[in-house]
Amino acid sequence: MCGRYTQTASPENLMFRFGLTDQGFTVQPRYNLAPGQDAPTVISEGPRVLRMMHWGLVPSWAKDAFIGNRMINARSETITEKRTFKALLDRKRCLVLADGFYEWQKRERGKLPIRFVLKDRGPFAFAGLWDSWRKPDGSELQSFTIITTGANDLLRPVHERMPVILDRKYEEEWLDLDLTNTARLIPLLKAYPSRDMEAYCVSKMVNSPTNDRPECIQAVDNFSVE
DNA sequence: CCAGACGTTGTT
DNA sequence: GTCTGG
DNA sequence: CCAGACGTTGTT
DNA sequence: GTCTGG
Repeated sequence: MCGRYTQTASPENLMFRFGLTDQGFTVQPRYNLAPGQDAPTVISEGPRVLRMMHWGLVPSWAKDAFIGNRMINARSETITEKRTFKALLDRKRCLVLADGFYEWQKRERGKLPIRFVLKDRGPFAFAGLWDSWRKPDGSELQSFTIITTGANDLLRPVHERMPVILDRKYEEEWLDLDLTNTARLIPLLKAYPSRDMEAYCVSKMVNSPTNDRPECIQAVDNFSVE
């Protein structure tokens, strides 16, 4: 699954990497991004635009926002069967911008946090779905969920599931609202290849979501990831 | 037809 | 144990 | 995901 | 809103 991640790339870097056309947005580097917080996403409105959205999907029909606590992920295997997600697959797809994510491995001594990144250390996009919910005060809450799949070889010793990182060449297709045959999108939701990823142990400082500092992504000496 | 759910993960 | 908040 | 709270009444 | 269960 995916319950914590990082997005440390600069706005300039993100504009270049994701072909954004909007100017002047601000994105703070995030070393410990947790559910319930606002995070940068990209959607297509013809041109691609950056949108800050709330992590934890609150569907349009929700009576209150609490459901978002339990909707931080969506299983790719059942995404066309589950009411809530199926409805969003047509026109509510987004890229969730990131450059790493954390998983906790259970050891005898407790849980050990591990950061996963691409070997090139560059930004990437999780496959996401989003929706808009009307708050009691009339304003709109835009929120998203991150799609998950079975773990690849690198993840498997740590955790059975992992977030879907879109192959770069499929990002355009994922955002394309003119694409009407959404069945074509399902094959894109695969585990990213292990050979293009790396993992390293980090400090337990990352356990608390209140710690959002560069030290969170520093490698620590520990037993090797196995 | 209406009522009620709508989700994931991990753990038991 | 379970839920909320971050 | 993890951390931290989880409750009422009455009084100050 | 949309689907499932009764």
